[in-house]
Amino acid sequence: MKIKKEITIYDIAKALNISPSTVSRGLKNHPHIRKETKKNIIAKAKEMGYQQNKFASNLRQKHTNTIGVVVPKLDSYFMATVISGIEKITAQYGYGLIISQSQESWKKEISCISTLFNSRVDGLLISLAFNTKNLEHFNVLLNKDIPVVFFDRVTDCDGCLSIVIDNYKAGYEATSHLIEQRCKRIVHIGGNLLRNVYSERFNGYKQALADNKLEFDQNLVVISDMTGPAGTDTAKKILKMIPRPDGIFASNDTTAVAAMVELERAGVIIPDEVAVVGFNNDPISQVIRPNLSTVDYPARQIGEIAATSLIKKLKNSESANFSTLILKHNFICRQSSLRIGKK
Amino acid sequence: MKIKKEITIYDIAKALNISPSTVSRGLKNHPHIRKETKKNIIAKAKEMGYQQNKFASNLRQKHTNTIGVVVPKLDSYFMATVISGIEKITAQYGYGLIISQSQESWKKEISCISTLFNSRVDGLLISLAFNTKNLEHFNVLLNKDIPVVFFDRVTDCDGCLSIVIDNYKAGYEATSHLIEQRCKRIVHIGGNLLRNVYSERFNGYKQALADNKLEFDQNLVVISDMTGPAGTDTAKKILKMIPRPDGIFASNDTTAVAAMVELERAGVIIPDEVAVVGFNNDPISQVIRPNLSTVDYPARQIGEIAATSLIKKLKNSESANFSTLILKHNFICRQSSLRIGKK
DNA sequence: ATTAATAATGCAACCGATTGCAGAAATTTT
DNA sequence: AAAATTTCTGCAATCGGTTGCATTATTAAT
Repeated sequence: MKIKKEITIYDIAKALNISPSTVSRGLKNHPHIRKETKKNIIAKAKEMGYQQNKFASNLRQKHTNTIGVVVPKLDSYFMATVISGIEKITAQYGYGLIISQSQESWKKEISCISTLFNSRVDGLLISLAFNTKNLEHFNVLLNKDIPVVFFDRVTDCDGCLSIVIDNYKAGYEATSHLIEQRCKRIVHIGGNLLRNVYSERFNGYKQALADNKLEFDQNLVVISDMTGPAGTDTAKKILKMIPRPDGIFASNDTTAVAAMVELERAGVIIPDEVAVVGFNNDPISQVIRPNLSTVDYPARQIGEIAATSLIKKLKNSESANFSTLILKHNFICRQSSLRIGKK
Repeated sequence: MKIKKEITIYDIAKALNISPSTVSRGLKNHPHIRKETKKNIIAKAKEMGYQQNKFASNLRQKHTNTIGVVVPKLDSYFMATVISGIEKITAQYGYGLIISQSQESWKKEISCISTLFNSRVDGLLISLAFNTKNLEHFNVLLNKDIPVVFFDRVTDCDGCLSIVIDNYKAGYEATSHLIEQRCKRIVHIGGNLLRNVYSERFNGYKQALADNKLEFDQNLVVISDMTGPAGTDTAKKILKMIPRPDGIFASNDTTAVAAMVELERAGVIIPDEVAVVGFNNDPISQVIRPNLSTVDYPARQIGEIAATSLIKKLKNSESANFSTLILKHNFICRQSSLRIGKK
């Protein structure tokens, strides 16, 4: 028979002829237990192959050492990197991670959170779906003082933390750069404006236009789902526009790259005819020719900081001396947008 | 005070003036409970905002409805896609997912598995780290009949399932294709040969050479960590080789692309001087110019099937009518390797 | 040596849902 | 109407670790 009986603290207690409570305390290094006794307990536990039963422990202690994560999509370089950062930290502190995807859907996000809540996660890390319109689904967590940390796609929420970059500034910089490169008609490809990342970048774009006396033209704004095909479609639209736009600021590299590919297919020369700037600094941006100018988004760091902040909140339930943490981003100028002073 | 007392079946029982066991049964639709009673119970539970306490339930039932996942690295397009596929299925069946990374290290893999075991996952999905040399760390799971499903980086393991593609054949096809394109000196960039994916692709490469009467040359084989920098380094080596190789078969797109970028930087024309084939069909392969020939690896499908198989095993503990499932791959010929019959 | 103070350990009641079995209630059969 | 079934409910033990409080062993103080 393969299945051996589960070893419990009772078995250890019996073997050592002491009480289960002493074993329990000994195992977790309780100060009231004599060093010698502890040593015996630990030795015996190892010898017998003891494994703590977390259910029993959790049932009593009311926490799970588990953190829930909800992301819109798992399969982007950006998110995978964020999660990698999160995992690094949580693993360090002995927390498990339960990861789920909202698939960019408000409805699915609600169900993810409900599931995580039922799994009794100690805290939540989340980046919002495209079309999430209110935060009612967070109330179950908040009512129980389960801390929530937002990252990337954040929102105002009492008592919650947000980890972001200055998207407004980044959008402003990217657009200003295109303007410096003498672009006059700049297309903006953005995502759902409900989300801070897209609305702020868009606002930065508008402000940069205004500050440079360029007229804002709603026809040059494309709101999309920010996938590759969306970039391709936008490129097709651009090809039909008269007069043709001479710059693109896309809110991620995926769409920017797809648009570039489509434009080049049509014979458009980048950056001379159309200059392009993306967002995120995905590896792909350094591969495409010409290399894509973009905004470096510190994905791994976002993940690490979000996780660290959450754990800090978990440890000393009263901390939260800040509500928003803004990380530094970095505009990276490459060939896709550089047409002045080119060698 | 925010924190409300937890509602338990005892509270519901009291409110309805029945016993907790009836409530428990009513809630899970036990056939012995009268319809009317059930209705009352469910209504009351909803009214009072009852949430099942999974610990208590798990403690009793000995399973967690949680599946553990160990991958070498989270932040590759391939893995993120696999995981996305896994998540889709597990979410459908109401399983939670605990994800961890081995960081390509055998040691870390051992610790991941131990952690997951302690979290009492019901089953495990894993893709092995580079340097894992034996499977002893799986014994804790296997001894308890906790099912394990390997995907991508698999191994022989009694009672376990493996989900893979035919890496040998894929390697053979890729290499044959290069030979058809009149390559005579083909470099192979592979990973640690302990892993099936790399050793089989390598064997396919060798066999293709042999079948075409090309001499195998150990100097043309580079075993690396399959990261971008490894591709760059390999390209540098290639540039120094005399006579210069005229083909590259890389075991992933990341190294292939990095190598291409480096070669082009040095003025080498692809595919005319060096033809390149990668592996995985990452999005990047369709962006780089010339487009990268590669092997389409059905990542999402691998994830979905791995998860489905595991859940099936979990449901009817006796099933496993197969030990290995080989999915179809697909060689995709693009411009990076096409130099015959070019338009 | 006796008492006071401190350090270790044990007792027993939890945490909340599950379940085998006994017993009650409702229904059918004789 | 009594007996035999069938359908529902409830009792109480169980899962395994935790923890407040009581108790005992040990050391320090008087």
